[in-house]
Amino acid sequence: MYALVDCNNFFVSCERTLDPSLENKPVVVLSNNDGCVVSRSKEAKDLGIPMAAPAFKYKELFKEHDVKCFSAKFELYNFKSQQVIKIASSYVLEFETYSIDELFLNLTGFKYINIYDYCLDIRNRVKDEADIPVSIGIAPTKTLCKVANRIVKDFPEKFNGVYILDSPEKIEKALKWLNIGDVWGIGRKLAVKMHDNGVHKAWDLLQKPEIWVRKIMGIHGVRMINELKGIRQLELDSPSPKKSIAVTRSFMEMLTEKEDVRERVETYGIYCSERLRKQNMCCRMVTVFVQTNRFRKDLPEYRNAVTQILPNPTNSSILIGRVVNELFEAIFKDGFHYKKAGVIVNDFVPEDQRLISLFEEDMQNQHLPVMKAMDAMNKKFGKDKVRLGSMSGQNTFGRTQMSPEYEAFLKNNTLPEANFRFH
DNA sequence: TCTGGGGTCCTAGGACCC
DNA sequence: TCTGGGGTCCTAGGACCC
Repeated sequence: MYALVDCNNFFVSCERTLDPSLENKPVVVLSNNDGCVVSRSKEAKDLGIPMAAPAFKYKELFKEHDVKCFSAKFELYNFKSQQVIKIASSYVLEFETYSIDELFLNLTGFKYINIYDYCLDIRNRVKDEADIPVSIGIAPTKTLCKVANRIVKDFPEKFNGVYILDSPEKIEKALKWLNIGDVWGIGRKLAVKMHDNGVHKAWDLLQKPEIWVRKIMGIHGVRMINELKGIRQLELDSPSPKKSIAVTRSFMEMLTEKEDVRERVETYGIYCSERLRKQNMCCRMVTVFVQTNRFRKDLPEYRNAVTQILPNPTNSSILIGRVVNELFEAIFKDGFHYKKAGVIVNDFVPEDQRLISLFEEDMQNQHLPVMKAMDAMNKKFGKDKVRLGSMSGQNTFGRTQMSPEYEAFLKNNTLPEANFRFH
C-alpha cells in the first residue's frame, strides 16, 4: 500500500502558523502581483471563491465577509514543507516528495502493524510539531490514494483525517461516487470529452473498452484504468534533475516601451542562468516569449516565441543575456501593450561535461569564476545586490506589507533550497 | 483599472536517411 | 510518364499536474 500525505489548504495553513487568530476565519493567499487566488481556507471555499479566481473580481466579497488576503510567501511555504516532509518521511523507508504540499509514503511490507493507527500518528505529529493539518489517503495505487484523500477531505467528521481504500467493494463504491473530472489525470479538456461520451463517474470509465480509452487518452488512459482497478502502474519516483527552467512573469502594468520589456526579459534570462549555476548545469537551448494581455479584447493581440540552440552550452549570465537579447530583437514589435514575458532554458549538460564546438569561440570558462563570485556575494548580501548593468534591480511585482511575524521568521530561519514543483 | 508561475510527458508530423 | 517503405530524430503543441 501507498499513503498520500496531503497538506490541507497548504499556503493558508502556513499563514495560520504565523498568526493563529486566522483559525476558523476565511483566508486566501494570492499569486504574484496579487492577481489570482492560489490557496483558500475552508471558510473561503464555502463563500464560493473558486481556485484561481482573479482577485479583483472578488474584492467586494472579500470586504463583505472580511476575508483575510495574503501575498504569497514562498520562503515560508518551503520551510514548512520541509518540516512536514521530515516528520512524515521518518515513518517509512521509501517516500516521494510529489509537490510542495504532498508526499507519497511506501507502506509495502507493513503487515504486522495497524496502518490506520500508524498514519493517524503521522497526522497528529505533523500537527503538533509543524502545526500543519494534513489528510492521509491509503490505497494500493497512487491514483487510488488520490481518491482516498479526496474522500477524507469531503467527509471530515467521518474519517478523522485518515482513510484506507483497500477492498474491491470500497473501491467500487468510491469510483461510483467520484466524478470523472476529479480523477487524477483528467483535466478540463478530457472531462468534456468524457461527458460527451457518457462517462460521468470514474466507474463509467472502467466500463469502456480499452481501445476506446487508448484512442481518446493515449497511453495515460490505459495506465489510469489499471491504477483505478488497483493494478499498480506508477511507482514512487526518486527526485530527478530538472529538465527545464523557466522564469516568466506578468507585469504589474502593461508595457509599451521596447526598452522596458527588454530589461525585464534580460533579467529573467539572468535569473535562469543563476538557477542553472546553482545546479552546476549548462543549457543548450534558450527560448524567449512575449505576449499582450489576452483578456483585453479591445487591444490588438500579439504573442510570439523563439528558440535558439547554442553552439556551446553555457550558464553565464552574460552569454545567456546576449542570446536573450537577440531573440528579443527578433520577436518584439512596436505598437503593442505587453503584459507578460518569459525566458525558458532547457537541454541541460553538467558544467564539467560540455562538448565544445570547434568553430565557435567558447567564453563559458572565462565567465564562470566571475559568475560564481557574483552568486556567492548575492547569497551573502541578498538577492540582486551584485548584478549586471542590464538589470534595473527594481522589484517587479507588488506584495502586500510583510507582517512582523514574517519578518521575524525570515530573520530566524536559514531557508533550505527549494526543490519542488511549486503550486 | 485589476486575470499566476513553473513544471512534465506524450503525440503527430516533418525532415532526413538508407 | 510511372517513383517504396521503414526507421529515427527532432520539434511544436497540447494535455496534464500542483
